[in-house]
Amino acid sequence: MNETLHSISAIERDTGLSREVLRKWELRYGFPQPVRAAQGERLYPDEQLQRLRLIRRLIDQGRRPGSLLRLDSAALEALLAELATAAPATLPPAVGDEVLALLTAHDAAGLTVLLNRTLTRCGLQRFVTDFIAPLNVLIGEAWLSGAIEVAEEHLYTEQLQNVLRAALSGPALGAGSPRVLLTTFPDELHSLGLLMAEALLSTEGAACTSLGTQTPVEDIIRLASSGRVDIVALSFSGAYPLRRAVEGIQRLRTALPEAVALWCGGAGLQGRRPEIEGVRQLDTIADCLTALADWRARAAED
Amino acid sequence: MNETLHSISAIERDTGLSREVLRKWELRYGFPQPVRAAQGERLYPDEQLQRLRLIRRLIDQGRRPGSLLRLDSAALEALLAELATAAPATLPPAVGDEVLALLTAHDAAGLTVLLNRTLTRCGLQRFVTDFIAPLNVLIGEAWLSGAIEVAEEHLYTEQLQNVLRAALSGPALGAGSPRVLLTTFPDELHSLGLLMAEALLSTEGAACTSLGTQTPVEDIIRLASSGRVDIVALSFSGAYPLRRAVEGIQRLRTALPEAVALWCGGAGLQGRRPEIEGVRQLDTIADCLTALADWRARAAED
DNA sequence: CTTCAATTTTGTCCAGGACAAAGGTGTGAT
DNA sequence: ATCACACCTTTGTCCTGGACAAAATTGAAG
Repeated sequence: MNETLHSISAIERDTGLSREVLRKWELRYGFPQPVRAAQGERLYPDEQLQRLRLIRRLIDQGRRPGSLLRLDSAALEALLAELATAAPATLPPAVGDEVLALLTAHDAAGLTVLLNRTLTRCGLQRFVTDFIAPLNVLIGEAWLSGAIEVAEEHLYTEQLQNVLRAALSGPALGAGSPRVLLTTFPDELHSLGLLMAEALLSTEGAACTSLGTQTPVEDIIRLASSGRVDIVALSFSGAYPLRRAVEGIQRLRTALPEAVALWCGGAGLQGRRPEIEGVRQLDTIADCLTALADWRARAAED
Repeated sequence: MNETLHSISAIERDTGLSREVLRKWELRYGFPQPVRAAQGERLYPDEQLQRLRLIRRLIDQGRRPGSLLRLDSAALEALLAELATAAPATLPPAVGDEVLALLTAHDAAGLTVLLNRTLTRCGLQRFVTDFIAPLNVLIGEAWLSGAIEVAEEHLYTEQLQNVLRAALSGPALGAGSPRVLLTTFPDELHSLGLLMAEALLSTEGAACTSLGTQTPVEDIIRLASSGRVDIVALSFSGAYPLRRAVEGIQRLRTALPEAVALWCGGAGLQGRRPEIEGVRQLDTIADCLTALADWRARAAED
């Protein structure tokens, strides 16, 4: 199950640590200590990948490799906990300003660099929950206040899509269970929420299939009833009328097989809580992860 | 001024060729042949960087390194020219059937694998012009004839976007000139054409900025008039009313600075040729490349 | 003309050594 | 005590040269 092994290039891509650094660390500090394939190629178990991600984050916090690499997992977790309490998951204002400055300067390349740097620095999950989620709010506010135009918002969306989709196309991300179908109702054009959910769920091993926006409810039902879907996830932006959302969700819920879970999230439902029987509401993007954990716990019972 | 020398990491970043490949080529084929710094570090002159870029492009076209690396710059340029005039290819029916089969089976993962395999096999340019372009037509026909549903078309679009955007986020793709702004008018939702154009133009070194779909004409004008854009490229799907397209294009053309080129393409304009003064029409997606070559030729005159 | 096996090409991986830039430490002067 | 400067340590990058597997090409047989 978690027997998956990663080549050194996979580790390089996932952690941002170059092959050469990985080899030197192994030589100098004895970690990571991958198993070897037939011809001596390094194969890193998941556990070591996780620990390397952790180390990477701590290094980015200003700590030095030499000390971190001699610690065991427990000590690293302790450091991480300390770090988590220090960082209250909100966006440093300077970062928000930097993004807005890049947008008003129409510097697409600069924005991509910033996004990618942040992604490799804090990992896909944190990137989505702690960076993109608050950033989206900021962008929305900036647009409302007239600080940026539609075009700049588009620019942001576009670059972010590039970065997220590239991250998603990594190797064997989300090849497991459950199988999640993501989409929006017709008239709902915003796809970023779907992409963020797909990213989060994929890192946790869910097999995501996104249909993008605007799928007719009949089509959703047909696909979800084929027996190859465990969860249907819908996203509603703030502009989507609550009444129409509730109506569609109810129709979908009754038409779907009972075994198929239905999750709904997005700004269009946030705050107001329709509470429909048999529908899981996701208040924040991070709720995807708890919902997934709950689904797995329940699935394990049966 | 052109005495600038580049370290091996700079070359890796600019060309996407790994250090290891660069060293092996030097060993095996005698090119590139960098000068050496005090401690033997490789330092590549600009000229070799240029030639490496060219080689990289030709490899992406499906040619093999062994033959290319033994050629001199003149022969390489000749190949590049020949490449621009290459015959338009059509899709083998078996491949189309395979794609349709995957779609009706809702096998997103299988489709992604197929797309990625084709991409790596024939390179980004050929992938777009010879594979995706005819495939899009096929998908469109399949939908019209009822062979596939909206959901399956969405599935196709989504997977293709993942693959194309991942390919685009490669290293230093499109960091040069000209600077192209890509988008669609409001009411135009189809983004695939933009993405394909962005992919093609980027491989040829254009600095593309896509705003995605539905940008207000005023915003396009504002951005394009900032002096940081050389070309504005618009896409119109078959569903877009011709009259509205022409109207918008004319308005845009008069409002844009004369120095900014305006390119328009997509099924919405194909066949009918409004022929607007000062507007370049792209009949096929591959026309992006010839238009780019023309633009560069004209730019070189001044 | 197709099919399958042999061969060549090509990218990736390995080990172990060297070195410079960045980070830390100690000493003396203000 | 604080600052500047010389010194040591840590750390990432670069080097050479060899091995091998996957992909592409070629050639032989059906």
